[in-house]
Amino acid sequence: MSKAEQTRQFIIEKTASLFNKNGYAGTSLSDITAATGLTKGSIYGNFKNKEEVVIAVFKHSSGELAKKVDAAISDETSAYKQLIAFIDFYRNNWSSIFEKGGCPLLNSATEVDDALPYMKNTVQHSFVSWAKKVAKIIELGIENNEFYKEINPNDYANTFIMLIEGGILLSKMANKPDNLYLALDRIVKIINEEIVQ
Amino acid sequence: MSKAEQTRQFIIEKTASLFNKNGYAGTSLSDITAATGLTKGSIYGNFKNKEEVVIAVFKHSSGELAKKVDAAISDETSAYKQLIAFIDFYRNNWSSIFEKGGCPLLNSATEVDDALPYMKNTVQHSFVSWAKKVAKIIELGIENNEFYKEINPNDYANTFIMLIEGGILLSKMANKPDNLYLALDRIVKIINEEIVQ
DNA sequence: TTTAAAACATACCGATTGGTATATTTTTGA
DNA sequence: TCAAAAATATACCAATCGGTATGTTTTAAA
Repeated sequence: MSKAEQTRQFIIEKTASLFNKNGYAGTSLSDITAATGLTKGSIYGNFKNKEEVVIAVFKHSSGELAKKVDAAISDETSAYKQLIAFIDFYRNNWSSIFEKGGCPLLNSATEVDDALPYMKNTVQHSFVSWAKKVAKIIELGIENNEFYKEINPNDYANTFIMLIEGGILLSKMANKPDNLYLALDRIVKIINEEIVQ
Repeated sequence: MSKAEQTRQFIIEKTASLFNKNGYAGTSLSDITAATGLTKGSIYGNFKNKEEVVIAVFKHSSGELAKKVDAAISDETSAYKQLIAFIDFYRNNWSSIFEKGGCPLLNSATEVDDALPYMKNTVQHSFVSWAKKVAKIIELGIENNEFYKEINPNDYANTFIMLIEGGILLSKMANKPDNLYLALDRIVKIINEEIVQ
């Protein structure tokens, strides 16, 4: 990794929670130089403009989250266990997610949809990828005869994501995980009663 | 209503969708003067500062939404019909909500939680009021022997809100109501299978 | 070890930010 | 109708915004 690539990564990492907490419009370049200890010259030597930092940081944040979810799932063999591991990831990691400002997809989606057109496609794509990943686990379960073959994997994947994001939203506002747990319990109930044969 | 109160209201109404679409940090005072046709002097003659505009606009936006929901419910007599009317409100009005930038509670919550401490309590309170309102309908249903008396009204109220907000989030990103409909159908399923006797 | 190139810092730019003092207009009650 | 008060406009403020030209330092390959 070249020096420039190192610095780029360093800027992205130091800026990630800044953007996630204060938003893109709410984070200035001065905030970025303060958080990194670097100067504007250095930031603009590695990024064309603020937009490019925003996009890079979002891709990093959403990518890191996806990696961690994958890691939590990868050990499991059956589709059922993978789904439960997916749910348990949020049960076990909500506090570290909250400390970093919450779910970057949720936060970015609300800021981006009407205000930052250059980001909308990127965030949209993240949600689609996420849904596809969950749907694939369900499809695997159908192939393995773990799950009913009549169910719609995509619908269930999206239902789970809506419950998780809704749960994060309410729990973050209340400063306690109760509602997120309620959402996760609901997902488990759905898995057991409607998906698992 | 005095002239000042009229102007105050005028500013709030003209600024509401601006804030809801571009966020509080993303909306400048120039944006406000442009949207209202007024000058800074007039804005600051009616509001102490930008914070006060932000708070007033949020209270207006969330209040208007609450009023419309109440109106949709008020005609119904049974608790069951009230719940269905509540769900149908979103089924019928998603497009006008989306046009105004989406759910102001959702949008404000994500921007506010870490960045705008002076707003957090206000938004928190809105979510609590919302949950209480839905919970009260369920409590009414229990009293009327429409609903099972063993259920937890607050848990179901929060589950519905999480699904609605998650649905709005995903549907807004995808520019189509499919996932919101999926969430609403899920709520109806829960009502029919777990709440109604 | 030298040297060219890459990376970073300094110092600046015009535009815009939220906000205010003061002047002018419009309300409003007598 | 008139004058005091309230509301709105004008013109300004320092600070900060995103961004850049240019200088200095550091890196890395020869």
